[in-house]
Amino acid sequence: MAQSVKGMRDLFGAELRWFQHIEETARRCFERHGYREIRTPILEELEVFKRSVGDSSDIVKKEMYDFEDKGGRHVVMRPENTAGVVRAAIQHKLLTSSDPVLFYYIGPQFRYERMQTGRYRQFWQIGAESFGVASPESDAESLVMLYDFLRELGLAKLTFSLNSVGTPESRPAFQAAFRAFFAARQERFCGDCHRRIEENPLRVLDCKVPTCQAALEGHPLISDFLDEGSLRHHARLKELLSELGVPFTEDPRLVRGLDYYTKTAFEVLSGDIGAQSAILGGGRYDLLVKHLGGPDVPAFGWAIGLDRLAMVLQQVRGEAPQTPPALLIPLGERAATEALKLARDLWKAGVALQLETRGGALKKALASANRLGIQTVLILGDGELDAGTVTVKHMATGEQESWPLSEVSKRLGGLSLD
RNA sequence: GCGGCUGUAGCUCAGUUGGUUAGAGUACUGGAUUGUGAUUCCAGAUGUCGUGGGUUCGAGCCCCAUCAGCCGCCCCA
Repeated sequence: MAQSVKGMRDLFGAELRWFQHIEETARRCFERHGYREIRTPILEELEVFKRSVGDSSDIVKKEMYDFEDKGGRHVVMRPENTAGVVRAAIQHKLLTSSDPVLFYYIGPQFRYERMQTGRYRQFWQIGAESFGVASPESDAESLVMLYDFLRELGLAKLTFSLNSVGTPESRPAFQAAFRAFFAARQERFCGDCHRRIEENPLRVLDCKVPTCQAALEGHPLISDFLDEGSLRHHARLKELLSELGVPFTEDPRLVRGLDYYTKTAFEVLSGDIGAQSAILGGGRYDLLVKHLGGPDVPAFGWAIGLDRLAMVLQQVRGEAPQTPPALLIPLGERAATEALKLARDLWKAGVALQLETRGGALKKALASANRLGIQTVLILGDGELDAGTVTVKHMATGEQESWPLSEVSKRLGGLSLD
C-alpha cells in the first residue's frame, strides 16, 4: 500500500479543525492590526537562505531539501519564510517609501530532519513581519498582537522569554569575553559546546547539559556589552510590555538559531509537547533587508509552529470549536424531491445543513446524525409535506417540535426566505 | 547526524517456555414489526501478525535486513 513520504503527513479531522481555527483567528487578529497576507513560493534560490539564515546554521548546512531543477538552477524548498518575504519585498520594491510595511504569512516549510512528535519534515508556520520601523514601540505592537492572538486561541498561561542580542558592533566584544571565559574552563563543557563555540558561540548559552549550565555560572552577560542604543531599546520595550500587561521573563541566555537577529530576541516554549518544546520565536532583524540587497530598512518578526501550536491546543482545550450543520432527512420519494429544493433554499440563505441522500430508514439516518455530532435534525415526510411543516428533533434532549416551512431558515439562523 | 524502543482487526491492546483453523474491548454491519438516535439484547463481518529473507518438523513469538513510528540528543517551529 502506498504511504505518505517520511516526515510528510495528511491533515484531516480533529487536528485539521485546529489548524483551520488557528488560521482563521490569525487572519482576523493580524488584519485588524493592518497586517496583510503575503504568499511566497516554496522554492527559492539557495543563495536566499545562505545569506539570511546563515551558512553556519544546521538548517542551511544539512537540513534543506535542495536540488538542481531541469534548468540547472540550484533551488531549495524553503526551510522558513522570513527570507522569502524579505526577498519578495525587495524584488517588488515594496520598501521604498517611509511607510511601514506589515505582512503575515501562513504556509508549509520544509526541513530534512529526524522525525519526532511535533517535528515533521513538512511543517506549517504562521508568521508576521514588520518592515520600516526601528522603534521599541514597533516591537511592542508586534508582540502584543501575537500575545492577543494566543489569548484569543485560549492560551492563558504563556510567558515570553525575552533578551537582547545587541548589534554587530556590540557583539564582538561580548564574544571575545565569552570565548575567553569558555577557554578558561573548556574541559567542563560537552563536545557539542566545543563545536558551538566555534560556529555560533551564543548557542553555548542554552545548552541543555546540566554540567554545561553549571560551567556557565558567572558567564559574561550580553547585557553588559550592549551598546547604548540596544540598552535603551531593550529597557523601553520592557517598560511597554509591562504597561500592556504582556507577561515576560528576562532570559540572558536566550539566543536565536538564525543569524539575522539584532537587539530583541524572544521565544515561547511549551511543556506539553515533549522535547520539541519551542512553539514560536522571533525578534528584530534590522540588517537582513540590506544584507539581502535591499534598502537599509529595519524589521521585526516572528514565526509560530502551527503543528506544535495545534498539538498544545488540543491538549489544553480538547476539540477545536465547531458548529455542526443541521441534518435534513426526507422520508419517501416525494419528500426527497422537496427536501432537495428546501435544502437549496436554506443553503442560499446561508444555513449550514447536511442533506441525507441515502434514502434509508429513519433510524439509520438518526444514528448517523448521532455519530456526526449533529444537534438539530429536520424530518420531512408525507405528513409534514401535507401540513407545510417540518418536524424538528433536538438530539440532545430528544424533544421534537413542528416548524412551518417558511420559518425554517430564520430559526436555523439563516436569512429570511421570503 | 548519534543513542534507545516499538510495529498483531479502523482504534486500544492480549497472545503464556516457538505447537493445530490468531483473540478481547471498542468501532462497524444486520436484526429486536410499518417514520425516531446515542443505553440494552441477539447475530454477523473484520487481519498477507509492517515488509523481505533466515533458523526450525513447525514462527505472531527466535535471528538478520528493510520500512514506518516513538523516546532522548542535536537542531528548531
